[in-house]
Amino acid sequence: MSVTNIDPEIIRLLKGSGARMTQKRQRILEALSSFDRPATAEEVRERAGLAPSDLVTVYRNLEAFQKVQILQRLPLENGTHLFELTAPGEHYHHLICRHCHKAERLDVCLSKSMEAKAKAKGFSQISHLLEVYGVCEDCRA
Amino acid sequence: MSVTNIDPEIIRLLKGSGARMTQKRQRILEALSSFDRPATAEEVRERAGLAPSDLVTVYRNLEAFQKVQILQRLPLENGTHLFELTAPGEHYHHLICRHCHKAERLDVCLSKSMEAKAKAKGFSQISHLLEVYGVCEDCRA
DNA sequence: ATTATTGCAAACCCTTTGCAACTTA
DNA sequence: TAAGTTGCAAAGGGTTTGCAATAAT
Repeated sequence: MSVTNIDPEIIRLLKGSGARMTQKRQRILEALSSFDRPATAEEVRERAGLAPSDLVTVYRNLEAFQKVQILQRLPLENGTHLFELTAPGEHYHHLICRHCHKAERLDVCLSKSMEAKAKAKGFSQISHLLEVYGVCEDCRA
Repeated sequence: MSVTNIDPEIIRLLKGSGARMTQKRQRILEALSSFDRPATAEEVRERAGLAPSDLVTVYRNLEAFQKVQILQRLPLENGTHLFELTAPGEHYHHLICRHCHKAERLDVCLSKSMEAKAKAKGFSQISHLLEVYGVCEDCRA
């Protein structure tokens, strides 16, 4: 029950940032890692076994996770977001189904070329977004 | 005053979709085309010389423009959006300053390879998002 | 003890919607 | 006159914030 399947490195990073390991935080982490696709905040809350009113806590934790770069936030076309645990410092790009949010990672990434180009133009604190959206076979009307 | 600098093709497309050319719509189009960068809905409203309460009208028009594919909506990292007129049916990718929204178009686009890959995986109605964010030289602290 | 986290409640803010009045074609 | 558009006012809905109570180190 209290045994976690969370990557120790993730726990180390969180503690290193001054964070404490609460039961809810642990549950949220476990919930996140149990998904095989990026999930909404609400889905995370539910899978973590938290009450609806705990959605705030979920958001606060997601923010904390993002700060230590173990979580990625993906924008959907409707203005909402999906969240996904990442290897520390990594980020991914996806092919995402607009309906069921099933997603698979794409093996493309522009980090190098893009960041170089952006830096050459005087930009700093560079990040980028690359996502492909569609409707998957199962969700096709 | 009533002379518009709007691409006739755009007007043709709008009319073809059943839209009517009202004064406000025209002003919104002109405002959009006057920007040298993607703009927020609020910025469009202001530049169009519309009252704050007309922001609704701006949004409704932006939606109409998007439908005929002469406008692109770009998500920012904070959950809001920028809007930009496009050549009919086209779309662009950008290097955008998080602070001033200054943007330049990137000469990369994944349409072909990505859409092919996505189709091969059974996806339909494919679209994609590719934006690079940073802080430009002028906005650097 | 000290500092982080949670709980509750409410605010935020961009964006959307309903419906009646008003234009455009 | 028929259909699209605007005005007004309000709701939506994901996300954030303030502050006191609580839990972790």
